[in-house]
Formats: sequence, structure tokens, C-alpha cells
Amino acid sequence: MTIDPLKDFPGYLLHRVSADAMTRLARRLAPLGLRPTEASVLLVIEANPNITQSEIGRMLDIAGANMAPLVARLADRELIEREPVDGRSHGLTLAPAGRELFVQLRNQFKEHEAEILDKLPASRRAAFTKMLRTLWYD
Amino acid sequence: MTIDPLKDFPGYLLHRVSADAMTRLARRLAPLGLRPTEASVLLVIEANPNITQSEIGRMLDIAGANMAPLVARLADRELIEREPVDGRSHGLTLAPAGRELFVQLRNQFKEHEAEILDKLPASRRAAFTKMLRTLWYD
DNA sequence: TATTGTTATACTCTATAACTATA
DNA sequence: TATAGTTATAGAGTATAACAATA
Repeated sequence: MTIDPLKDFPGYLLHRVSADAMTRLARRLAPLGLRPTEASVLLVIEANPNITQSEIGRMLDIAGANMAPLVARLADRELIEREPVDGRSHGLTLAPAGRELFVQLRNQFKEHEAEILDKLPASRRAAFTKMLRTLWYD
Repeated sequence: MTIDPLKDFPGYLLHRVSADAMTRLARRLAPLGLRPTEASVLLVIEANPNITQSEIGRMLDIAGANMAPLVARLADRELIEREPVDGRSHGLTLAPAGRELFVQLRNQFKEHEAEILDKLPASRRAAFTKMLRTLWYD
């Protein structure tokens, strides 16, 4: 039979588990007309009214060059509003349509995250998430 | 201060940890002239001489349409050899240059994987990998 | 000088459709 | 009919370089 030489590599497993979760999240969000990165930006704006797009970029590690068209799409769809805070920055807040969408968005994320942990015994889920946090925010 | 509403989401953490690891792996492999997917295919061929590219695709979940140019690049660089096994399939094996590269490749992967787990206490590393395996090969 | 926001561009990985040749 | 391999193409995410306007 064929041998999978990668199946014990945590890096490979992280990649496969993450890629699978991202694909499922994308499918969940498609009916809302959102891609995963757009949805995560909306969650950040909701939690931080008047945040600027450069601050979001630093938080989510999205380069400014990539934030620009992403935010422009959300503004074009009137999901967010931009208010000048000084001559070069704009504070971002959810527009009415964005607040409406946010409720569905939050539910989809909640179900998605539960689905990921679902395969682990309930007693190990918190430990798993904590280890991931250790790896990320070391 | 700004709030990160995603920091407790295992799906988001998986994505960030995985993306960071992939970026570091890509940097490690660049001096060898390989991208992560190319390197993983070489590891699979080394472990399974005469495997076909469709079998590799099923193992690594890479679509046939994407396997074709990937394998062609490796064959053009004479890292692998293709031997017909029937009228439509080719068995893939490492060519001499591929075997030479494989030694360095294996070392880079070993260091990479160790680096990922490095931030976890040694006593938790096996449990973490096992949980990832549970999530992947459920 | 440094930062914010922007445009243009390219790369990697992935996804779909259509096709040929073989089993 | 199903499978192996291929080509063309498009999408999403990311990366770099260059630039204007503002701090």
C-alpha cells in the first residue's frame, strides 16, 4: 500500500486541517456574499468602531496594499462607513446593512468554530485552543 | 485599546499558525529551488517509488489539473523520472538529482517541524500532534 | 522622515471546464 | 463508462514596488 510520509508532521497536519476549515468557512459565507477575509474584517470593525484600516491590517496581518481594495469593496456595498479622523486616516464603522449582516455572520462563525472542535472529545477542546494560542501569540 | 475578536476562535488560530508555518517553510525551501507543494510531492515519491501522479493527488488532495504542471516542472528539472506502467499512467521515482536533493529536503522538514512544536512544553507536543491527527483523519 | 492609503503587478495554491487517450 | 493526464482559465490570498498626501 501507499505510505503517507507527511501524516506525522504537525506542520502538514496544521495545513490540511486549516485548509479544510477555510474551505468550509468559505462555503458558509458564500450565501452572505462574503469571503473569509472580508468577514473577519467586519468582525474586527464591529468590535472596534472607528478603527482605521491600517490598524486592522496590523491586527490581521493583511498588507496595506491588500486592505485597500478589500475595504473599498465593503464600502461600495454600503456594509461599512468611512469617517475621516484626520487628513489621511478614516475611522471605519458598520453601516446599517453591515450591522444586519453581522448578526448572521456571528452565527455562522459560531457554528463554524463549534464544528471544528466537534471531532475532539469535549474535555480536550479548551486545551487544544490554548495550545494554538501558545503557538500563535507566543 | 483595540480588541481582537478572533483570538479565541480555533479556526482563526489554526489559519494563522498554519499560514505562518507555511511562510517559514517556503523560505527554508527557496534555497533548494522548491516550493512547499513540490517538496511534499518529492517526499511522497521517495516513500512510494513508482507511485502515479493521480495517486499522489488523492493522497495530498491536489487536483489532477494542478498535478500535471507540478510534475512536469519536477521532470523538466530531472528531479524525477517517469516510467510508463500502462498506456495512460506513469510510475514516478526520484532521479539521481532528486535523491541528492531529498537528503537536504528531509533535513529541512525535520528542522521545520521541530521549530513549530518548539513553543509548546515538551510534555504536550505529542498530545498536540495527536489532536491534529484526530481532526484530520477523523 | 514616517505613516496612510492607493495602484499596479506578480506569485502560489486552488478550482472548474473541456479535452484526448486508454482501461 | 470510468480513469489518467493535459490545457486553459479564473479566483483568492499574499507580496513587492512605487507613489501621493498628510503627520
